[in-house]
Amino acid sequence: MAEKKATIRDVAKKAGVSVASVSYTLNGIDKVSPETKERIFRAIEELNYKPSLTAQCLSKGDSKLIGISLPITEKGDIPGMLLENNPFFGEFISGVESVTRKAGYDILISGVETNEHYSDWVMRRKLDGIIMVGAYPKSIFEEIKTIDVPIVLTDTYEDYASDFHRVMVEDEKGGYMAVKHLLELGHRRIGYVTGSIDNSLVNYNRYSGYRKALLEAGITPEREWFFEEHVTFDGGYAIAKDIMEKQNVTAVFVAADIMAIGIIKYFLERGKNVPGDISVVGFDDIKIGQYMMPGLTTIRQDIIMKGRVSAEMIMKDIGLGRRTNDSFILSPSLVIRDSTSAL
Amino acid sequence: MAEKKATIRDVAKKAGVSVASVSYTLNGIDKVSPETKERIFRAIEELNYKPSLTAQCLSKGDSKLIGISLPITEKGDIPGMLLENNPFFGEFISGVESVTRKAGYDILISGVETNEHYSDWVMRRKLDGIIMVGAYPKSIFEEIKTIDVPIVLTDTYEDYASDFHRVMVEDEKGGYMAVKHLLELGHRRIGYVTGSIDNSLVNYNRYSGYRKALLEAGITPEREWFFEEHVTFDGGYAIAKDIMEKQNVTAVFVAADIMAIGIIKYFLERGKNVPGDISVVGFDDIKIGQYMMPGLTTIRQDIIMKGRVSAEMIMKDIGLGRRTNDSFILSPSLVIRDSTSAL
DNA sequence: ACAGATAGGTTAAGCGATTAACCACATTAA
DNA sequence: TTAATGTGGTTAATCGCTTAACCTATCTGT
Repeated sequence: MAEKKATIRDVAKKAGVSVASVSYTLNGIDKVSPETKERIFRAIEELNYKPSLTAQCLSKGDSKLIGISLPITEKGDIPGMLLENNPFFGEFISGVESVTRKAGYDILISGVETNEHYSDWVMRRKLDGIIMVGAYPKSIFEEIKTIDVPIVLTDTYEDYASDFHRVMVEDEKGGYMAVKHLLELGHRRIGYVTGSIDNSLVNYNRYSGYRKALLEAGITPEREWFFEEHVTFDGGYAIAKDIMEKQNVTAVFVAADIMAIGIIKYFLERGKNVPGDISVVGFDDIKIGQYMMPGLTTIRQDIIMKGRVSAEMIMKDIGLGRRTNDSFILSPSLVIRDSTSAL
Repeated sequence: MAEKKATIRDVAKKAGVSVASVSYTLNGIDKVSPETKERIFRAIEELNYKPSLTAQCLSKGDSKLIGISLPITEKGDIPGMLLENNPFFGEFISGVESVTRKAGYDILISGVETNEHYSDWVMRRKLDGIIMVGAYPKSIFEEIKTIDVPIVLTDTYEDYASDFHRVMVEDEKGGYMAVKHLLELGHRRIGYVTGSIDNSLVNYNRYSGYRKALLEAGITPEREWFFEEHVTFDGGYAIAKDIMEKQNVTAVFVAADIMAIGIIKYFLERGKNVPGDISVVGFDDIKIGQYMMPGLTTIRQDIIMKGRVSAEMIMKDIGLGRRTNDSFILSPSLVIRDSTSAL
């Protein structure tokens, strides 16, 4: 099994120079003559030497590691990351990875439990940046504010988030577009289905768009048109029972595709027709949406792009050597498929 | 912003002891009196000291990092990880994370490009273990064999994989069950849809099961019943055209749910009925399958469990201090939903 | 009463890099 | 001629922790 990994010392010895010279040539610092460089490179080649990232991290202070944190599912026997329940996260991560990888960074995925000290993780690992996906309790932000590391928050509107990079989508506009679409199809009694609206302004803003469109059409949204559940397939499926029983909406705007899919399932399974008996428009445009039957009409956000932009913001700060705080706001677009129809 | 992070030296000074004493108490080595321990803990508390994992890695030699590598999508403008195309991976990772997290390990996600040196990554990061999901070219295995680190391979039958931990599912049995089910429903001309069969014995073994069931029923599988495409929604959707045009099968066993979903979409979209016009049974039981309409009949493997077991194998080796090679073979089960029916 | 064990600590040498400071020699400028 | 500058290198401290080796004082058994 593996010969001992070569260290910079081995290289230096083999090339007959000091470790400093090896380090300088490796870091492109012009302090070494071409001939010596040549010898050093040959030694490196022969020993198959690769510098230890750990050692570099310790001496340079940067780990080449970007952390991505995902919310943990709040319920269930074995708590897992939301990654397990919503394809959204996989797509997002894939976007991040595509840019970090070619910049030489690796990504660390972690679920965040609200009771653990998030900043400890960041500091102990000396992460070069962190991307926090989704909503977290305020205390977490108080905590990370004190860490001197680039941070991007996705989908976080709360005021205390303005110290960080943010990438989001025009949620209100998205909600507005969704409902506008439904109104144009002749729907009047339109429901809003969402995850918790308390700890997520995202859901609230989508609601605002929903409300605005309704109001413009001279309709006052009623309390009974509002449905709240977990943002999972199961959550959508569960809340669909309510929706069906109450029978007071002809269409719903659902704040997440994944819930929308659960809802549709429930209806179809009970012999109802979608969009015949209920029109539904989702939000996100996760890949699966277009492969459903009916194809899911939804408000699209470019998830991969969201990941890429997040990663690029981190890279920018790393280049700058300090934390900045940009906002990148994606434009949503309406993708009309087959889960909505005229009343 | 952040006060400088406290080091073990600061703690030692504050507690009035040597750094060694601090280190010993922290590592539970019984060499420090209760009173001194008390002082040290108080200093730690006051300084909010957390040991640097980087430094620990350098001196102890283990990084508390587990790498998970995923195949990169072979096509597309912006290459991303398969994570982006198949919910399977998110579920798997979630399973891994649930055990590694409580063991104090973080996971590193990386796409693997065939042209890069995989072992370099592992060694430079000093990973404590790696989990390779899916199929890779043989050269990669030659390479990792020389690394002295726990390794688990999922879904890899090839002979050179026997040096490593493996976790898989009884693929042949799964294929057999799928086809048996179809046969019982009266189907005779049954197709097999798969990703590349060349570089994946998984797909081949599922095929064997398929073939075996057919042969037992006195049916010889024909060349035209075999369909090969990318393992993505799009791949399934694309190959469905062939299937529909040829019109020589009444049912298909599809080696991955994700392709099955694409196929169903294509048929339904063209006014065909599923399972009326074609019965389809998938493989995996990704979560979305049960929320489709029709619900996807499939061969279930417990993906989360697969992730958990993989992680536990790594943990076992780490505990042992050496690489071992177990095999864990999950039993598949048939989940009958609505995408199959009697002929 | 004395050797040997034990309890409780300290010192200092790594782990594998980076980098400021220093040095010797050859050029160049005044 | 002499001081300043540049070239190509080396030495050694440092990053933050672990741990073998060493030390001293007290305790134990005979």
